[in-house]
Amino acid sequence: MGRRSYSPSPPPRGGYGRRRSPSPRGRYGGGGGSRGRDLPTSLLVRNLRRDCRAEDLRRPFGQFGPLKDIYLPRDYYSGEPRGFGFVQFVDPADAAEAKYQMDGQVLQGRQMTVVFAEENRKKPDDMRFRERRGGGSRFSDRRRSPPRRYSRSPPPRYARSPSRGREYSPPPKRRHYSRSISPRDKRYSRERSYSGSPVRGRSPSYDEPPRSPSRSPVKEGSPPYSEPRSRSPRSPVRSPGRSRSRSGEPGDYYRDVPQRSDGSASP
DNA sequence: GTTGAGCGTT
Repeated sequence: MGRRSYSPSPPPRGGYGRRRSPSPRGRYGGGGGSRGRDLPTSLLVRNLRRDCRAEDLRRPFGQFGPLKDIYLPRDYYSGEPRGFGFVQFVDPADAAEAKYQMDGQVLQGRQMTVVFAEENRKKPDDMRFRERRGGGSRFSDRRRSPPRRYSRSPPPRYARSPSRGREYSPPPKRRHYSRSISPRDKRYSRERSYSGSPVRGRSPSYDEPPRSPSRSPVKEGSPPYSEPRSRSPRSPVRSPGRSRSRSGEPGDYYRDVPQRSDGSASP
């Protein structure tokens, strides 16, 4: 609680000692929130545990000041945490303090590295583009064949957190935002749910929503991208009249009727 | 207007 007097020592935007990103940009893209400001408010916390949650970061980081957001990126396809996260403060001074204090600290048995976020937030579109050209930029794990073109419909988050695909720390919703943050501040951001899915009265607890009773026949363990494309775009709806008389039409495409008998008939 | 597939993951 004791807010230590933080000396107004603005972090040298040239680098807080060590900058491992020789990006020609050399500019803090605003860290998300600054946007024009010189002082970044977003911190990149590296070397997090795989099972580290936003809540785990909120507490230690929240003591330096009100947090605006915490985000733990996860692999889009595998859904695994990537081991780092973003902590965005409301006040850049708090961010600087937090970075100074937390950098090198051990969280959950891991020494995390806290630096200022640099690049701007990445949009899904950019992400896709990057994957495409980046090629094996991630790992050389080509086995994970990237979904070249999945028209739309994002890959199912493979049974993980059906509620929210990403890890986001819902702050303790107080009855009234007396202090700390004013409600008028953009309606307190989007503390509800980014999915756009109206969580009607669904408390943001960790309780898991009941899965749809009608489960898809797809294997759960199967990766999302293993979805076999439709064999043939045969429309489910067909002429209501009479189907093609299959008296003796050998070349008909519908040979699915006679299921393979013992593996004898196989062209 | 935003952005939840956010860079610095082995």
